[in-house]
Amino acid sequence: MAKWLDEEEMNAWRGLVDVFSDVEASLGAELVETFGISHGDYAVLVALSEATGHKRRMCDLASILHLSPSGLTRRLDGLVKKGFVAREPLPDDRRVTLAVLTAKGMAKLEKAAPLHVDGVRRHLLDHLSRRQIRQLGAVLSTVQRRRLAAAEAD
Amino acid sequence: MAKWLDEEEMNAWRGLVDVFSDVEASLGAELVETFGISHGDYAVLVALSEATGHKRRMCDLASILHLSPSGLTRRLDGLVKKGFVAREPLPDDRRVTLAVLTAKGMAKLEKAAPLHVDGVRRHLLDHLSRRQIRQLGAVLSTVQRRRLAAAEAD
DNA sequence: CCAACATAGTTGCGTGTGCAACAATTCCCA
DNA sequence: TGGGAATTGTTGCACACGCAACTATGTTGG
Repeated sequence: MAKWLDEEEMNAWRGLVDVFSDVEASLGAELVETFGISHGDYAVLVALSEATGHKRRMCDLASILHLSPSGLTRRLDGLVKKGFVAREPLPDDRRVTLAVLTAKGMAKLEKAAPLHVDGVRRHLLDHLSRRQIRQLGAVLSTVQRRRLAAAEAD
Repeated sequence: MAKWLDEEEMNAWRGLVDVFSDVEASLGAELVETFGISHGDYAVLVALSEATGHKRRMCDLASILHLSPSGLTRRLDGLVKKGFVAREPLPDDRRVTLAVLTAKGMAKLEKAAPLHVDGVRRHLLDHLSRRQIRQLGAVLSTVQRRRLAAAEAD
């Protein structure tokens, strides 16, 4: 080990860091400016909208969003206060709290989602050919697959 | 606009988000566990080590690290307290404060850097063929180039 | 020359997040 | 069946960060 990164390797790594950071920052700023909703809040609404019944257990939600339990609790507090999400107990297992997307939250998401998709295009996809988009997806999928396999074989 | 992302586009975008987040988290955790230094602190040491004289103006450093002025002030406070960096006035322009890498900071960096490089390999590059690394770097460089051009033409 | 403006850095304050400790509930097996 | 272990969510605390306001210093146009 301890061998330095050559130019090609550095391009790949620095590129990943810089492109992600810049695009993420641009998208987040647009979301806040136009809809007054943070990228984090938006992610919660998306995760709930994709669930059956528009509801998820807190722990599942935390896992999906890569948030700690306490982080999710506070984030949900904010969304509940804004009326976009409600808490609901689960009779089957009284340890569990379900986060439920409200009609107001769904309406908000339906307005914000097109802007976000448009932003992903403007900030990332529009700069690439279809062939490059396929390459990027394929390479990153490979990393995900092999990282997952490596994690399971630990 | 408002057209949804197709599967290839979603693969590219979600892949970028997920791979970066996971790799970044793994690298940060390793750095903290093994050297007791945060990814953010490490970035400061790297940025200073790459400068002539191992010193940079605060505002330049903030720009390089994508940090706000106040964020950099506090981060530097921590590094100064640990003895890895020192503040130094610039006689030519007394508004300016220079951040200087100390010998202790340089020693720390020289120990941590091989681990970090090794981590980038283990978590990212080792999962890819040389051809894929080239593709990834090329695609991301294209995005950076064209985003820069778009920003200048605003 | 000097008055407005620009630049560099710091501080107060609010927000977002993780960790550790905790309470409530469920699971499991001896 | 009973008690320890695991799971789920919340709260106290600490830390990192950005924004706005401020001070200090430099620049520039009338």
